[in-house]
Amino acid sequence: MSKSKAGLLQGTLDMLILKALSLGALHGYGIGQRIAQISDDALKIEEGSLYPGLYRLERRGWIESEWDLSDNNQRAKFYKLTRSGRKQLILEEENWERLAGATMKALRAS
Amino acid sequence: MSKSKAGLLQGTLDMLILKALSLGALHGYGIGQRIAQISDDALKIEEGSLYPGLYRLERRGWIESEWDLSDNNQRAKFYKLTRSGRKQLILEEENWERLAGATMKALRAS
DNA sequence: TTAACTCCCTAGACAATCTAAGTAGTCCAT
DNA sequence: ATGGACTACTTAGATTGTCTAGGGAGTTAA
Repeated sequence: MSKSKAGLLQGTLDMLILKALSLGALHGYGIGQRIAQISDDALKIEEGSLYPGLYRLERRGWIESEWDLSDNNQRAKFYKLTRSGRKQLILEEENWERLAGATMKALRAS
Repeated sequence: MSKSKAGLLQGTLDMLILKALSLGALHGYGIGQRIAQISDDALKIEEGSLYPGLYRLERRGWIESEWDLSDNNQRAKFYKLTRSGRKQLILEEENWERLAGATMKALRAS
């Protein structure tokens, strides 16, 4: 289709980032890896999507960041969920499941 | 979320239109109704999304149109799938299921 | 020393969907 | 016969999400 190269369904990035962080604080680069990992390498996020996504979520108060050192002794910005981010994740999951379920139902109609 | 009002998951409109038409030729207005119907009223497509979507699909050769009269004796543009539209529907369904499946898997990770 | 990998940043393009507006015909109830 | 709900199509413009494509700099291992 027009978006044959898309590595993600549109509108799911924020939710996936929140989900990744719900499993523990991480730096940006690691979030991309974790999302790949928990999706069996099916979902790949480009850095040009990931970092702007992180700024967006932080601006909205759903995640917070702090500079620290990574495992490799490199500077890295670690993100963690805020309380409102946890709530947001739940909302997004519910909404996603509702719409994805309806879409699947539609695809099965005959 | 930012898209709390969204009636659709982004990127699914083309597929849903093709799916609706795979069940039989229809005019634009009816396509919106059929999509609502086969999704148990969970998916609502605004006309400002639907009609531009139809022009897009026609431009790409996946659907064809013809003016005719509706049940109510009103002029209406009837659309039907082309052969390449049928192929496209299959591709989009496969891609959607792959990505939606991966997303669901990610959401269930712990 | 060079390649592969870790880590971050940003500008600009593109595409999808929505809001909001308009036109016009039909049907039905009052 | 009037007004309102519904059918049916069209289009402009805004918003937003994700991507492409570049940049920089540090680390590790061959």
